[in-house]
Amino acid sequence: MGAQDFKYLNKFRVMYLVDVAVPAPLPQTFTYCFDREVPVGVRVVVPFGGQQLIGVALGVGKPSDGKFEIKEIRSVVDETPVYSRILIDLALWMSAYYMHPLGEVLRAMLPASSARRVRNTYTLSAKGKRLRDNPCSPEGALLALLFKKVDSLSEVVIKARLKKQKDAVPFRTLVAKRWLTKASEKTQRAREIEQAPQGANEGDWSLGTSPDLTLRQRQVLATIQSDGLRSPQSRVFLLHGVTGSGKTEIYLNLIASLLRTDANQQALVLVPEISLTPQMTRVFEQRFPSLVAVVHSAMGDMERWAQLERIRRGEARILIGPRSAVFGPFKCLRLLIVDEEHDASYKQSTGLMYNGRDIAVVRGKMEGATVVLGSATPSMESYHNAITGRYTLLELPERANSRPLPSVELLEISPQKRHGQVVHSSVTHKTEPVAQEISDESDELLLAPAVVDALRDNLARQHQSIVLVNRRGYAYYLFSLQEKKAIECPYCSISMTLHARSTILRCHYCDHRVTLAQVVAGRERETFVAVGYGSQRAEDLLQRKVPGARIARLDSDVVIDREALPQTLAQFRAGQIDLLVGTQMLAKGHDFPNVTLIAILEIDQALNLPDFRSGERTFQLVVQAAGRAGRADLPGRVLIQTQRASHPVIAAAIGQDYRSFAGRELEFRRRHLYPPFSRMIAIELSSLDGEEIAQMTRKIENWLEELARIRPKLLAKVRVLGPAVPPIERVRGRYRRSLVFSAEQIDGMRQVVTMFVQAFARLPGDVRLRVDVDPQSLI
DNA sequence: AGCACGCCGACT
DNA sequence: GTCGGCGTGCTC
Repeated sequence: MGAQDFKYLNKFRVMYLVDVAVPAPLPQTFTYCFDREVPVGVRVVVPFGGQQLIGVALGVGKPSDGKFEIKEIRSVVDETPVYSRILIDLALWMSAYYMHPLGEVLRAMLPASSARRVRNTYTLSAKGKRLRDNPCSPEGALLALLFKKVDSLSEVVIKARLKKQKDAVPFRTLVAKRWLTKASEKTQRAREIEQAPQGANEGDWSLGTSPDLTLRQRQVLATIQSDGLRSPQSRVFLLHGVTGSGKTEIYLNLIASLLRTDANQQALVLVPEISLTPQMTRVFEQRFPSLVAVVHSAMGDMERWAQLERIRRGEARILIGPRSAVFGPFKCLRLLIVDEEHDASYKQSTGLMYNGRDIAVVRGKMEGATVVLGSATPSMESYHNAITGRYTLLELPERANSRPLPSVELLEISPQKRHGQVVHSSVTHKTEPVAQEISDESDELLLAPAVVDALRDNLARQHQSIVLVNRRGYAYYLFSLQEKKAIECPYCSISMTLHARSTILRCHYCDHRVTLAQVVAGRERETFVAVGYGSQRAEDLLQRKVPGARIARLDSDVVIDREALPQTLAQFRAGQIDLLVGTQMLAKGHDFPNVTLIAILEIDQALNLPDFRSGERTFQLVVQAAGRAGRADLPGRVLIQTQRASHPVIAAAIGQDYRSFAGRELEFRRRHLYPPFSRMIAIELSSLDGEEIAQMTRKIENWLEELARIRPKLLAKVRVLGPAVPPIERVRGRYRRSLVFSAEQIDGMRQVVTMFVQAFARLPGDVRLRVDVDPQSLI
């Protein structure tokens, strides 16, 4: 910046034009001016439509064409850029890819304290204080009320308090009469950086001990070192290693060789949020003392900033964190590791719905760095990329320690006796399904006697057990006892969902509906069961069946409380709990040495989930669970209750045979054109008003028909599913509709979605629209 | 997304 | 008359 052309004269002052991305849901950037040059990547406070926002300077602004007025930047927040050139490029890429406003993307890259707006505060003037302490007018009364104890308040607090005082005098007169003075709070960031603790001196990382590597590990390591680290080009490796094959040791050795090479090079280690435990980070900290920075969600923004600052200054060389760590302010990022790359938690599910693993690959390319994706059960997307040669596939098929793979046993349970609503085949479209009361006896059959015995034995031996319950089955599906399979949608090969209390089955992919009567027609001899239950019930049942066991439950209901998860896990590790009941989260990453038994009660529920990824998720669940059980001196055992022992996914899972599973699964995906053989963009519409959303649905249908008519070629290669009613129609009081676009090539589809978003830019009432590129779940 | 501007009901 | 309800339209 700085060339004559880019300056302009404003009231006889020479001003520089600056292009600024502003955190507003608008596609464009905005031009401001400033009396100095503003470096790219620095945050600035700007006036924006009656408010003050914190935006990011992106370079030289375009001069006004006379249609808008160029306003002046109020202040510059950072002395040095907080966004590197690569982070800005990454933001531009993400903005285009995820169809999300640039300013919002940039904001999402920093910890939350990089506030969107500048907070205004009001402070009592000397005059105001006198009036407050001696209120002799309506204004004085209001002052006394608002500023009871303090002399200064933020605008937000004042607004909240004013709402309650309906009949008070107008607030603005207080300012007009100079009882109060308004001030913009200085952004916290600068102060926080000052206060960031200085890291300890560089330790001798070579002190950490490294166990001997197996031959296979050494080969894998050598390949990544020669083809990756020593190559200037970016390269992606998919490290497929069975649980216990020593993937972490590979990561540690890669980092060690990186640190040995050059004094500046840095590494990123992404881990699923759930496995980001002190035990896990300690491994890295012990091997590389004082060179590790860690961020996690339980941290306050202050601490997070401090950790990131150590990376920005180059003082820490390794950043460990969940998906958001992929935006770390590295000086020289050479290695990106994504552990458990298949994990669904890499996908952000609100706001900017990015996938941390995919961003790691993109950033790796931009940095010219090496990317290592590790998993015992790689995602179909990554595995497909590996076998088609885009990624390099590296395999660790054997366990590094002497610990044997646990035995996995299937227990076929008799569905006839299971609890659930039995829907007799005699129902007609007029009659309600016959619901059987859930009796205690049928309840007991939720647990096979063999599982109860095993749990009791394990308790007697003072070993610990984990019971996994698949609670995600909010969607009741209809299971035929004779066919031993759930009713599927004829167009999507996905289990259809029985709408609670209704007599209709529907597919949330294409919204195909059938009445119960239609399903039953011609199948009078079959009995159908509606299946689904919760983890709480399982806990109660276990309490009765395994007397004397100290039982705790961990599921998403419990974990809403931040403290509960680490606390319970710590108690479990300390042996204060014998039996832990919970959802999949327990199957991931944790290492509990004294756990020798894992029981999965309802694997079928995972399998029947109305999502094309249900097979993949089920396989992952079993393999990850098996990886948790036992250790060298305590052999592990996994018990799986199922009604479908012969199901290919289950069969592959008990053998922990990834390749056979992946082959079959990819074939299924190819046949139905599901990812990775297609790309998907999901759109969710929601409104508090059910009628309004119904009208929107009609408008969308009309729009799609219209598009098909005027641009037939464009729509020819794009499949449109919906707008459909999702299995959970109402979430947090909002009625929802989902629309899923899929296509073999993303470009044509992106064009359609762009047109869609433009056509529905202005939505009536409180209708909201969100775009999810590469959705992880369609539920 | 905010927020300001603008035109209608119940208060002083 | 005024305050403030929230409909729509713009933000460099």
